[in-house]
Amino acid sequence: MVQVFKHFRPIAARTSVAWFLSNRKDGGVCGLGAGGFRPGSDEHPAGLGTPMFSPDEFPNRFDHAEAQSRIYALWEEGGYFHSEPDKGREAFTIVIPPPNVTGALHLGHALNNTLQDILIRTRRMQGFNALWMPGADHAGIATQAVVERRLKQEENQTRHDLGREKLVERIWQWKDQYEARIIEQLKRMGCSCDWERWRFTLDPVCARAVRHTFFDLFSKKLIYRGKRLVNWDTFLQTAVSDDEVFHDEVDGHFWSFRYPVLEPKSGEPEFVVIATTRPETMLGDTAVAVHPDPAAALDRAKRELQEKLAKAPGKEKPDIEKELDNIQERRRTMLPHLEKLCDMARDGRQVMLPLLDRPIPLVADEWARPELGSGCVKITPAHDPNDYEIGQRQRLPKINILNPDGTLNENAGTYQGLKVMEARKRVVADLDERGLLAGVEDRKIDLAHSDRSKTPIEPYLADQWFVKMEELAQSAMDAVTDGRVQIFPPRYAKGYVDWLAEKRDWPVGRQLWWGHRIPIWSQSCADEKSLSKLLADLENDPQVEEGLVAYDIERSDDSEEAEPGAPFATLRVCILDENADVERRFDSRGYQQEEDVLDTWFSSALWPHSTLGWPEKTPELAYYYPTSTLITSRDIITLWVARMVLTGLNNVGDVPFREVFIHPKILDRYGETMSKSKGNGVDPLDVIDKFGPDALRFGLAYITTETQDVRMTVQFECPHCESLIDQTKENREKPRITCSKCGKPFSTQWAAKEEDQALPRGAVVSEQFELGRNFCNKLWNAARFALINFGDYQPAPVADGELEVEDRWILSRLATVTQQVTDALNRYRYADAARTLYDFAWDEFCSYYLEMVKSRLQDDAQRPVASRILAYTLDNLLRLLHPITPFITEEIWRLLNKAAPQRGLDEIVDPIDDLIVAPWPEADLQRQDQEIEARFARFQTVLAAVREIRARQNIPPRKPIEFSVRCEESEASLLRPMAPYFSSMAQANPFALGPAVTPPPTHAKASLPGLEIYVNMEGFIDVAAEKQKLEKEREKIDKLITGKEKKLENQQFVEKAPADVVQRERESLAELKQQLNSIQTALVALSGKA
RNA sequence: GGGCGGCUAGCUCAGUUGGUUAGAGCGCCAUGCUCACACCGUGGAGGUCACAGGUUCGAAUCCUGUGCCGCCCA
Repeated sequence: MVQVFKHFRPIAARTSVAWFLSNRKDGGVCGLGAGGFRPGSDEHPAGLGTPMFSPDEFPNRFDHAEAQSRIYALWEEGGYFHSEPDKGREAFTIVIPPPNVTGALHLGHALNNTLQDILIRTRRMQGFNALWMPGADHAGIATQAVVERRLKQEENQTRHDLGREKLVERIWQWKDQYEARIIEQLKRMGCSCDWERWRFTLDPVCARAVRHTFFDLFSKKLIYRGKRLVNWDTFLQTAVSDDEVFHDEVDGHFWSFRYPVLEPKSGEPEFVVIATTRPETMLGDTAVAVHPDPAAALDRAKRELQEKLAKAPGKEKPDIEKELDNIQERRRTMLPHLEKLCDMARDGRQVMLPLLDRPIPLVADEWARPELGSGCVKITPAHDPNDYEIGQRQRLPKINILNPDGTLNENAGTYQGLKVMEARKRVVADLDERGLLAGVEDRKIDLAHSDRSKTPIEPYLADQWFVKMEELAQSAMDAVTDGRVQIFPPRYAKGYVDWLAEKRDWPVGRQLWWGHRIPIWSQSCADEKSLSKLLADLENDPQVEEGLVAYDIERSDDSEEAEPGAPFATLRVCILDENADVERRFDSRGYQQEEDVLDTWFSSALWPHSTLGWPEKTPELAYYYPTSTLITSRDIITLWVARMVLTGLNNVGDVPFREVFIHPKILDRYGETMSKSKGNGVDPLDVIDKFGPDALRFGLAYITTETQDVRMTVQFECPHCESLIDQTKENREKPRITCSKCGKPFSTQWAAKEEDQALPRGAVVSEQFELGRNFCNKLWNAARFALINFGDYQPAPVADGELEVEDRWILSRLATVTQQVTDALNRYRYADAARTLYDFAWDEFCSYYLEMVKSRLQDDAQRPVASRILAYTLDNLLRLLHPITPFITEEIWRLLNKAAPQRGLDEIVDPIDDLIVAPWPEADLQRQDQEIEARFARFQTVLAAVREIRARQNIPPRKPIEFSVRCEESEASLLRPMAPYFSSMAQANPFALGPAVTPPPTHAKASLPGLEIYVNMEGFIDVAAEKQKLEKEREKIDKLITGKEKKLENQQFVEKAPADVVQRERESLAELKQQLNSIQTALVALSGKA
């Protein structure tokens, strides 16, 4: 059922947007509306001493629940998601891989759509005319199956009870529900789709594209009808594609039967023995096969085994030897028999199919394996894919013994009407009774099941519609091999090309009611005369003349697969556009419309151009096609990506997209895919409720690396105490769970009993999103700090001379980070982008820059410049983060616009109201400063060493300490200006720096390459702690020295390694020796104090 | 059977062309509610980089093979 979301109210939220909207051009009334944060004053610049943002009023948490609908509405009302063709601007387009309306979106969709949104938001900010085309897929079989299953469960009715029209109506209702839910989910994730352009694969625009494509392929003779073995779902009574089949091992048997040889000559066997796991299929047998050259086949098997034996590890050898013995034995005992049978096959001899008493030929075919079983194999072309091939090869009849509902048909003789399993029992019993059962063994059988109905698949011979793939597939292969379509990561191109290279014809018909009905009307004729009459009608038909109707004749005499009793000819008419008049005219002439619908992929394959209005020559098609990028998951490369390329080339004459990015899959802790049926599915909305949309997005981007699928920890969240309970394979299937923290029970998705359903529901989430939430919190509070201190912010250009060390450092880092993030996003390296920003924001901007700027913000003289740099850096950081965490950055942006509206370094820029359309930052490479970064790194190292000494000596945090550093004068001059920061960040005062420094009598020390740090510990040193640390340090450095000495003693290394590497090693060794020396001295000194 | 990917700290994962002492988050230990943030700060412990060979002065990184896990295709 569709859930009502408590936070997302796009329309109702209108009032709470008032503050922002009214604030665009003028001051307006200040305040964020219901639940939102309201700054103290809207006047700016505020009088000194009346800060716009006071710490008391500024919440120290970002209320994502309150903000998300308000901010989303702001974007929508700004019209930022909408794109119109504009020849003056460059387009950037992505089409959503349409989620299907079978159910709600899961975490995999959340990942897919987050990545698309990050990309489209980045490009929008970069100035492209960005279009994200959204929509949904009707998923014919999946959706119909879900609705049918519910119909059965809730009303105990089948689709036939309801009828086609009623059932389709029900499915539309289902679709409406889930489509609405999907849209809500996407919106809550923050997706910036152009909602005005929403499409559905069954809507009139897409339907028209489907008909035009079908008509075109039909006219080009690329569509044909043929009998093929399909995966038949006897429950849903439709063919399902290979992709909709899963394999499961079940316990079964392997029966051996004797088939009597017809009129055996002397010396010939009276029986041939065959074996099967599906005895009932023998009713459809049309031959028994034996290998044409059993001796050669045995020799080959022997040779292969010998090769295997030579390479096999010891423990596998006995098994292989056993197999070899077996072959040897067979050669001796069975070969003559098999050769005899082979001769008989060549002689055209027959065996009698028991039970039905039908003579069937003995054939020689390489499919029979002399090294296995009896060496003979029964052939059932209509019910086994391999046998089908043999049937084609040997020109055997194909006898279908099944009805569509899985019962046996008239070809099964007395077994007609029985279900498969029943028939199986009876066939075995009857053969046994006749003494023809030669043996039974237990065996594990790999059985195909329909993913849709979860029932076993029957291979079934059915009439199907096919698209010829030869040329179409080749065109799609070429597009990738010549680089018109680029796939990232590139290794996926191989699978794509290999799959297409098989050029297997595409079966496009489905025996369903939900979908695009195949636009074919057909009529069979009994003889040449009636055919001529129908043809004459067609030739005179105005629609045919105009090219709006195409037709095709199938004559039974030129069809290889014609069955006895087939009509003389069949005339098929394809009608281009949906047109009731034309259709009625053909109806009245005795034509019948095809019942089947098209495979869903047929319509989704057209998605990139059908959504843009094809076959109309729309401005959209001209402007946005080919689209820029498709972002999808790898399981869909063949089914969808490949077919989109070939239909795009066929219909529009160009590829559908320039680039394809394949992202990882989301798995649970056990490496299993998430799914509702396992109970391990995480609902993005649960994650959003708990952690917020930005945390969801950031968390997903953070783990999107190139090769690694993502293992998500999965937890239940206790609705009583909010603690997280790890999901296990055991508890994930339970209807109720007792919280291990608070002891109270809660329900899960499985709750069926009333008492369970009455319990509060535990959400299924993943603690891995804490990373994103914590990051957002950090960002929020960093911004809070800045804003609180912007009380008297005055914009002005900043001259280089006004910059402090930390300013130059952060600007240098910002330039590099801007470059790295831009580059990472260009190359679909989402994790790199997220990690770079995380590290920069947290470890550099917060941990260092903010800490260092604190004291300057307290100082009236220094505040103006410090504020300007701070505002500028925050501004850039928000822009860079916006595509990944759009909500929180938009919120902070608007607050920043109030507190420090005009920002910039060289030039002051007027504020952009909405971050979503703020220009993407350009890396200011002039600001990169290696010297400053090196100095800063030195400062950080010393600071860390001092802090470590504080910690190991257990010095109370507030207690100030003094330290000195012995180092080169050049180092000292770098560190000297940093003195105030040692004091503010480590309560430590450097009282002496330079080469002449001597350690105080009692000290704790840290020894770094080129630096000796002494903390004065007069009167309170912990000798034991100090000794322990130094001993450990000595051990470590000892090891390093040994390693390096060895390396440098190695003549080869010194000669062959690059000079700079050798030099570096030498210097490093010298420094290490010095460190060791100093540590030893210190240890000697300490031993006197113990 | 063929192809692709993975195996790095207790857990989830980074590690771009081989080159100083292999990193992060969570968890753990210690400590601190210092006026942005306890969804936090500071410090610490924790790794034979799956295994075996090889190439190289030098391998988590390149090559070969093995094992286990996953996915795709037969």
